[in-house]
Amino acid sequence: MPRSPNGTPAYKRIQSAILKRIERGHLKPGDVVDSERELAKIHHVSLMTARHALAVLEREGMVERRRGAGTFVAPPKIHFNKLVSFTEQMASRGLVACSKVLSFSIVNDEQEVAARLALAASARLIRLQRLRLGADEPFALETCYLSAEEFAGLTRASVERGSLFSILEHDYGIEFAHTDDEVDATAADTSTARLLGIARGEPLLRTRQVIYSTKGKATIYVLGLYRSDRHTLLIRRFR
Amino acid sequence: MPRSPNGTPAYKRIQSAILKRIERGHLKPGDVVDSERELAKIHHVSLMTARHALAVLEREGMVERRRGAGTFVAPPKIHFNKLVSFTEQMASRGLVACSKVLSFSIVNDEQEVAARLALAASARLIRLQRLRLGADEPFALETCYLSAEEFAGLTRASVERGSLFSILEHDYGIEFAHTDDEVDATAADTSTARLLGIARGEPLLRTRQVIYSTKGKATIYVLGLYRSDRHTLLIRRFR
DNA sequence: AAGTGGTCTAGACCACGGC
DNA sequence: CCGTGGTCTAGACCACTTC
Repeated sequence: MPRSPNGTPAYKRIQSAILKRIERGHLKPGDVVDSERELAKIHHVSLMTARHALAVLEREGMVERRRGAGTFVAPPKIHFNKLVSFTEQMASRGLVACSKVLSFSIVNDEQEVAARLALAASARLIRLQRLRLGADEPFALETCYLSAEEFAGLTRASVERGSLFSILEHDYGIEFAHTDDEVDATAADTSTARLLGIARGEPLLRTRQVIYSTKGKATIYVLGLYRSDRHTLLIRRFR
Repeated sequence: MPRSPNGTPAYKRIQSAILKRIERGHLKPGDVVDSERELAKIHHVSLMTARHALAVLEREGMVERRRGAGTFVAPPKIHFNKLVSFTEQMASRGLVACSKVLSFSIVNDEQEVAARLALAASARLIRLQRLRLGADEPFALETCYLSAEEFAGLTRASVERGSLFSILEHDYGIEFAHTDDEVDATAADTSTARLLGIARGEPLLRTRQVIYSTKGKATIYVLGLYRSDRHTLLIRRFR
């Protein structure tokens, strides 16, 4: 039986086969997955290869392995700590996401923000302020900062058309990797309160995000103010 | 060369050897780690075993592997999303942590909390309310709930002596795995404000934590109210 | 006892990186 | 080119779970 060094690795083919059966509903959470030895026979690979396929699936949270018992389909995971765009967030809740651009401008006196993006203190920055709406209710006020030099082609019209995330991904070829968030609470000032339709002094969840690309570059800084009656943050932390 | 099936697995011994060299400063971030083949020779194991040692270290973020180049010590990580006790938190900032027990009682009418701990609605719960102080300044108000049945031996005196976390770990043999947090903002009510030394209506960061043991059991429910001028939450989220 | 995952061997060839 | 990590073989024994 020949190997196929140039094609898809065998262990990935085995994974795909298992994932297909899960997706199609043939395998449900808790069901036993073929054992290492069975997979080795079925796919004509050695035990180590079948084993590797299962080990990676376990690391990815798709299956659970119990010594002496077997390998089982893992219960579907709630995704904590995932970097998801606003548009994706709302869609997953079955709500219509929309956002209103309040301002789009170039600033060059935001030293604090520039520093967070590892730019010169006087760097020109695009400042995009948006009101986020879910189910037609104001929900959050987000102010994004990006390098004006790097994203020179970005216009108010383009961000009004589509999600900022997808524009950066598709038009600028940026892949997002992770964000570092600083979260605290603050009280709404007069203008924020008016925009969000709440009383001045109401508590807000404030996030200061630095969003990094896969190249490790700090790409976007976002200051978010969330109505605490409409928004909670879910976090899973590990020991 | 005999194997040692009953002792520490070979791949773990190899890991320890590498980690020791990192801890002692013999290996610094960016330094090359012995290659798979070198490790195999040094520790008299097969290539697969040496490889497994490095693969696990990579998954844990201790080293980076680059095909064709080698294995390198990873830069020290900032630990985001780590489950850390209050005492540990303060110690890591070089501050003296202390906490004052405000009340220690048994309640049985907290249906919401009981549900979160997967207990009967009328279950008897230990309710422990503590004021957290850092550098002698009030900082947070935390209310913990635990099963009164499971932790029957727990007394006010014991939690006044030491960290709740370490009591549960050492005296009850519980290992903590992760927490699910719900975070939002709220305004301080009169009594909370007085305890925290702030004005009524000031914004607070509110967390509702369910802390799980390694056995997957919801063990503690914690309601936390943090002065937002003294506390921010750091989160790293991934794509 | 039978079957499972966990560890391990002693090799092999491939694809990639840096010189 | 040589050394690196990535994939893979065809077995082996151990520790554990389930029956």
